Amino acid sequence: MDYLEGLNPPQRQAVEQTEGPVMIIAGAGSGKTRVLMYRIAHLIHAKGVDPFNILSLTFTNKAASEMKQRIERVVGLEARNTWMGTFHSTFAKILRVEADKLGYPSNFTIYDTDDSKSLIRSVVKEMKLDDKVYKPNTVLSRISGAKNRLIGWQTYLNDPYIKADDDAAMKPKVGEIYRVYQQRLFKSGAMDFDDLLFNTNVLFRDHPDALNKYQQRFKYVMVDEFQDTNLSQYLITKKLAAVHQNICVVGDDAQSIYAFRGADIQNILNFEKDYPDLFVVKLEQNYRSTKTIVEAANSIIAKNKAQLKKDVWTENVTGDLIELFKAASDNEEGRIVASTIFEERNNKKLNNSDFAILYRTNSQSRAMEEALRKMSIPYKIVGGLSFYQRKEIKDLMAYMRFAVNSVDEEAFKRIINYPKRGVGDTSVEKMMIAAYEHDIPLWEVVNNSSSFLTGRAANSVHDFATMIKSFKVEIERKDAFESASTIAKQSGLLRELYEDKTIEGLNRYENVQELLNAIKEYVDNSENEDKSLGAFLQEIALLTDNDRDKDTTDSVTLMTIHSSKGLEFKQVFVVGLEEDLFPSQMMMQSREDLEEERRLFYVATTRAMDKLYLSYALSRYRYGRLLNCEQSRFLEEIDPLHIKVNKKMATALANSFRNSYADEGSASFKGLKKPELRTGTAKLHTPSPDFKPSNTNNLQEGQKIEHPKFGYGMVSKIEIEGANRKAVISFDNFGDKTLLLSFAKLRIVE
DNA sequence: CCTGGCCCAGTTTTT
DNA sequence: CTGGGCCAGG
Repeated sequence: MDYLEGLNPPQRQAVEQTEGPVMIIAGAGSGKTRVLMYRIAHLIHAKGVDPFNILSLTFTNKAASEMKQRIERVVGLEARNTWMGTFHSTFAKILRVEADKLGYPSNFTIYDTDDSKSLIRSVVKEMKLDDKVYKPNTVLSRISGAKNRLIGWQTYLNDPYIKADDDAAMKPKVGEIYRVYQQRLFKSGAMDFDDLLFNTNVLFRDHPDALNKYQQRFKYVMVDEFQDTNLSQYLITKKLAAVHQNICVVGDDAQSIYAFRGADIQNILNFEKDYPDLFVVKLEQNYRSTKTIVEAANSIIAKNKAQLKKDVWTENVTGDLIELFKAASDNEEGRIVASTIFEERNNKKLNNSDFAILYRTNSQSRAMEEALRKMSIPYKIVGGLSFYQRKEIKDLMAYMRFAVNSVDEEAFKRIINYPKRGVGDTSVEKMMIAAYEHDIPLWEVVNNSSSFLTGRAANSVHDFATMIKSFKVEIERKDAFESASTIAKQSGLLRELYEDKTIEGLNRYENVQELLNAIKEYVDNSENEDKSLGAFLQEIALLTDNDRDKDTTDSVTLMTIHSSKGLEFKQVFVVGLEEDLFPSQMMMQSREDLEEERRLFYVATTRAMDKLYLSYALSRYRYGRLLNCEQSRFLEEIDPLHIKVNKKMATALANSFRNSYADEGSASFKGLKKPELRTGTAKLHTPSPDFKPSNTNNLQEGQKIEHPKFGYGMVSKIEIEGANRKAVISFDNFGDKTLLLSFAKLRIVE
């Protein structure tokens, strides 16, 4: 029981109060993770609860796996049997088991945001609606919002208020799109992110036996980051805990920053109403940051109206004042940050990993990266374009998805003609329409291509179907790694990438290899019992870039404030504190929006342990244009006692930087930019008055020709590819071009 | 059917 | 500035 000794009284209460509903309000840096971990350890050790009966829901996969490891260290191997994961991954697993109850196949695909948007795009197109009005982003967020509030398309279509809303927004057809979108998902054996939660609710509502099963199983339910749950998630937890009533939620209303994706802060503010005998603990002592930082953060959050009462305090030292930098431009801001890191690191013997640069939007990373690179400071970027969103990765995954679930429409569209096999949009459309009109699964159409297509296309699709069938056999017999390797090779995807010798091509090839490595690791990991490709796919569908192991070299961390939640660094730079950027211009429509931005600022400042820097630039490149900026209103909201403005440093540093690094960087950057003449800009040729196309059946290498647009040139090579004869011609003014001889009009000069 | 060039829109955050 | 979608030419 020695672990209880290291806890302060409220922390200890939070650990020991294991029965009944509990709400832990945990201020930033108050040791929340430790409390959660000890609470689970306490349940297992002291109370003898079977780890099987504990469900613990976290916000990210990373948080879950870290927590699992820490508990394992305290409790031992049996801790592995606790259920720990994100809402999405946990209930995806449950839905796999119960899929048939909902009419879904157990190998259903999970669509990511890109898949969803692409599907919406096709639906809008098919319904012949204006895609300028029904933008995938807007429509999806509307649908997503509905799902998070448990509004299905039937309800959506019948609700007069929603109808009025959509009419007012001049988008009356959103409900119809929702209906078709949902039907198409179902036909594709696919669920989007929100469906995982929505359908869990449906399962628990319509199948009391299933609900009962999980209620009995999860005697203790814990929810971390409770302030970020949406209604759909909240109702799931509430239902699960309805029998045993052992529900413990942990959160901080001051750190609620996900309202934009449906999180409802009311869940935490109203929790007491749902559980009148609720036991509330407040963790208010901060162990992370200096007094300066804690007090400054308090002065920020005090401006918000909607919040629970809480006094975060610390016994830590006062520490340095917060430093504010004012830069002339976004690039100068980068230089100041980089050189400050450089100096601090050397003066205080810190590691690169002690520093973090936080920004509001991903696009701000560029200026920072450039400055860090020039000073040779290693850095890593968290988030941004995810590994799993890269085209080559999505392509290979689409092959695997389609082999596992052959009605997956989005996967099909991705791979049917990649690598090129002569099946164009027209043929794809024909097949989709056939599937729709005959009301048969897409796979059946693909499998009987000759009934729906003619000639070459029919043959290609037939070969494609044969290939997919062989993959299916492979998947049945072999593990995920072997199947994936076969698929990568046989699909031609690997070869396609291998033949591309450009730097990007090489990169893509390596990325695919990296994915294969990840699959190998998955197969070799003894914790994964099911080693099939299907099992791997469901695992990976809910991973984000932040969950991947990055290389562990000592480096500065760059990320958005959103992804920094839950982390801490000795020194933190919050950059881009400008009106319209932070707070974002999109978030100044209402008081609620602005308060969320302020909470975001609160989260950013409370990541710092020892020292906090804030900065803004007076001008910044956005949409390729230079914009003037003014400082953020948030800067005036911090108690001025805790801030010092650092003006001198800005110019001095910038100057010394310019001198020592000369123009080496920018010059080479300019040098890289294309000086060579682009064909599009060269002046088109005017054909000679007697221009008449010659018969090119006997065209030979070395002959001179005239082209009506590109002018004079010489045949440097003749290629024959199937029925097509092509000529590579070196034009005097347009360089080398490959022309299809059956199309090109050429006059033979000599 | 396929390629390249042009034009447009987008940058708010993520499971 | 960049990526993606669309169109025309090959």
